[in-house]
Amino acid sequence: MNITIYDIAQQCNVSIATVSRVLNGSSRVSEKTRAFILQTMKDMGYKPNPFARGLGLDSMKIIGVICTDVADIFYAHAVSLLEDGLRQHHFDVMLSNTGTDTGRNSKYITDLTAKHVDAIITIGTPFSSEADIRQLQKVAETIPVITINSDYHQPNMYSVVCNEKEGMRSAVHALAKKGCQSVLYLYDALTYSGRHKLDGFREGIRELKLDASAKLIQQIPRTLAAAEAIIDRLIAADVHFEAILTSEDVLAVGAQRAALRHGHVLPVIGCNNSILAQCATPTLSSLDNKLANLCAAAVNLIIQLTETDGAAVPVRTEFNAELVERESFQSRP
Amino acid sequence: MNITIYDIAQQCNVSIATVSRVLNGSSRVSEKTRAFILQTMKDMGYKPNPFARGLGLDSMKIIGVICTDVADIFYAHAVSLLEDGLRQHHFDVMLSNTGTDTGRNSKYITDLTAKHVDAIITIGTPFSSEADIRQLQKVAETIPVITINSDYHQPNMYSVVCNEKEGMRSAVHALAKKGCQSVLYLYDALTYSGRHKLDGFREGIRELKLDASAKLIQQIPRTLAAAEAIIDRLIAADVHFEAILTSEDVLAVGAQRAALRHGHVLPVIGCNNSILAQCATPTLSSLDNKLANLCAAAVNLIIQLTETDGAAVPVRTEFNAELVERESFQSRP
DNA sequence: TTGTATGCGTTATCAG
DNA sequence: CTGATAACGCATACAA
Repeated sequence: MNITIYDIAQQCNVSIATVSRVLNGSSRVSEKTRAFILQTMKDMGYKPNPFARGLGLDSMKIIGVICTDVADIFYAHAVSLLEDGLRQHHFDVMLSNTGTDTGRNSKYITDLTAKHVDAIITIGTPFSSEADIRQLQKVAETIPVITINSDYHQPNMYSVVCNEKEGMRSAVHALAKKGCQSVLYLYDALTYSGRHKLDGFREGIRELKLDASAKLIQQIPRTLAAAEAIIDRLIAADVHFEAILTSEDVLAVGAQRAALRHGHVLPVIGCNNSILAQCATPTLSSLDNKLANLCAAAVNLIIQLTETDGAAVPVRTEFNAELVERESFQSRP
Repeated sequence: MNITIYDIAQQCNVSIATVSRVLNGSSRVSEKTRAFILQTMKDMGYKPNPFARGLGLDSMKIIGVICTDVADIFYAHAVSLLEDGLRQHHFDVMLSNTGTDTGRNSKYITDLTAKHVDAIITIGTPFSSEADIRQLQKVAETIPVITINSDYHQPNMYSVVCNEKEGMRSAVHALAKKGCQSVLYLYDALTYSGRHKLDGFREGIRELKLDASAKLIQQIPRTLAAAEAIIDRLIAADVHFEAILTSEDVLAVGAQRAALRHGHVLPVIGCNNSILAQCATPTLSSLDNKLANLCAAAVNLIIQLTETDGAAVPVRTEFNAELVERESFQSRP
């Protein structure tokens, strides 16, 4: 079997207690024996058993990360950033894809807590039903729960968000300054993030007294095809718009392509500032929601909450979005 | 503290052994007591402690997944597929991003095995140096190691690959049939996959006696900008090519865009058949390397190797690539 | 079918 | 500074 602290204790003529002490770095051990023990640990190729360690400490330094779909470029980027940050603090990441939010996703929470993860980070809105949120809240009583781009306003939960409402609002202002009088808004879902973006859009429209026609706000699936289809349909129906704003880059890509096919050259702004925006022709402007900042903040919270006593950590951390202008922004309506 | 089998044993007036038995489903327990125990487990909200369980079974049903970068759309998709498949068999996924292959990535292997994962799946080529591979081989003596799109030809390692060589070869044939006499090939790295694609390209060129000029094979970074730059440079240098083939969709996107900017309308074929190919205008043809099949096969291997005795599992599983034709393929040189 | 007793590898609490 | 020894929660060989 594997080699244990008993083996190296015996080899060093000490008790397992002292071995355990040098293992945990802490406590008082004579420099001489510590060095000796460390050496023989290397020599014998000793590796502490994580399960036994977990039993004693009730922790295996694992963080559960939950999102609806890592295949989505945005979540993938977030997971990548979180993984990198957490690894630097010797945490491992256990990934959980819920798929679309069915309202009965609490099993993913249960699964993760059953593994006794040290904390949970959610990205986006994997949970929206009352039941799921209640479950998440219950978990939060035991371990830190950090939500990126969500805010359940529950005790013991920490929220890290980008102010996308303000971002969308400023995007509308930017378009207006270009001379656009009517802006089409395409969105996919009313998640926390989705709702705020829509609110920001509406606020911008209202403030500037732009065309507030209901037809200029359309909800569609998060796919290229859906975006192209809706543009085709609106143009066929003679709906007039002088710019397009979307809740997601992929929608902007499809919308711009369809519009161009109809000869409509107009400013298009996506959201998330993913590589998709750069793949389109012309390249798409996009609202950057500062994912790197969000993830870094989440990692910091984890560290604070698990390694220190986490007395004074912010319940809510907020960043500003930033409009990244590209070719699509040069287009005049 | 948490509630244990002792608690429910006491509540049911049985020994912890019987409780443990119903927990493991196995063994012979009277249907009556089993039902009773199961009920009180529910009532008391009992959750088995994974660390204790791990100590006894030396397994926590966790699979380590390693790739260079989940932020990359291709790896992200793979991770998503693996996670879904493994979850259905009650495995959790522990993610490891190595970043670029530095040749000294074995620490990621060590980290993962230190957590006693049940198996390791690598995607792409996170390890290429002698030392790293040796380390991986050593791990393979203990747990199953499955490599997707790599083949180290080591004992106890299982390889799942797509025959991209043949795929690239057939792509060249398809272009030739369109009348192209000279094909530009752009690639980013000579990973296992990268090498085979290049080999397939070369073979196709040779077979059909197409233009085999060295200038028609270019290695560049895996970025849009790099692809655009090389096209600009080649055209400036009067290098003649009638079609473009790339090792990665993102390169195809950039290359097509740059070519179009110069007024060159020609067939462009990417690889991986990611959403990037569909975001380009015109939409890009792409060599689909059947990631879903690869991942499903990997999951199957894991199940066979961990749950059965895994006596007769294939050491190498191979799928064929498929050329997906889109608008970019209609373009005539 | 059920119970007893021991092992799994660490951590932590006592004494010395 | 160091050594016994008791948890930690569960699995299991051996008895009954």
